[in-house]
Amino acid sequence: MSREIRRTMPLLSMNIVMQLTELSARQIRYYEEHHLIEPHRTEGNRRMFSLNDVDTLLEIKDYLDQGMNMAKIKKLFAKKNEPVSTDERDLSDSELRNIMREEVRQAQRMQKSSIRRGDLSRFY
Amino acid sequence: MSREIRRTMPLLSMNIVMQLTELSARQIRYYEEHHLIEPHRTEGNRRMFSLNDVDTLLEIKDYLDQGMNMAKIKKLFAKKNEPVSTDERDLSDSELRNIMREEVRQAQRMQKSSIRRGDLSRFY
DNA sequence: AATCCATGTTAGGAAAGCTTACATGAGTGG
DNA sequence: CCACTCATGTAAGCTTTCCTAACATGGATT
Repeated sequence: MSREIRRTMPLLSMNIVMQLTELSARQIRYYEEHHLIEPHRTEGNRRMFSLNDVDTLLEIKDYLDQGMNMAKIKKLFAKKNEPVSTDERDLSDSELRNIMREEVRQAQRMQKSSIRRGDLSRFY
Repeated sequence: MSREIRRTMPLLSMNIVMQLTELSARQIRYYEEHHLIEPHRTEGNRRMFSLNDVDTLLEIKDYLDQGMNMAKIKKLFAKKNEPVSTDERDLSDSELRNIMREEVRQAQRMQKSSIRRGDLSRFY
């Protein structure tokens, strides 16, 4: 859970994500256009990526290498992020919305605020 | 050991390090001037910090908050990075130089090259 | 042959980072 | 109390990085 926060912390700039993924800026932006990732933005509108985003990008790259097209990849991700199947789900839509809103807030807080001494060790 | 590489991977830009540490750019550059950190540079001369650097900065901040001055902090770090005491060391200077050179190369490679799918999981 | 898709490329502009230089307020020593 | 030093702030001028928008293109698909 707090692990989830870490993975969603927007730490990385375009530059470094290009290096980590070996994708071009154009590609990365294109995948964002298709809502496969949704990087944060700085006040100045620059994209900031999380480790989650990098992971997703690597996954996309794999799929494309395998000859899959965007449409299929989109569906794949849609499935993955699908709410739990109806029989095991017990949250109302509004509850779900609350949870997601909270997650977003948390990520934003992480983006802005500092971390305490020692917290860093979680990253490696 | 490969852990060491991870911690030294220059992933973070000024912006985000300022946020993570709550230090000003001026402060961070000043500490670099005093050789307490030595961030990598992009081709375009921008600083790129590792998690190790952030750790060090947080440590510096702690010491300053405790009323220590730069001179003392420098000595502290010098002590910490001192080569192993003479009795337990068995590497010649040239061997040591080789090792350090290799470490630098490795870090640089990490900076430039991509990572394989799955490698990311090491980060969180 | 006409389209579509994923990506390249280019242009123009804005944000973020760099160095250098000077300013300043809190301590410190003479 | 004056002169200094130290850690930091701030400003100017410049370069790099990133942004969006638009058009170009080569390989599939129809």
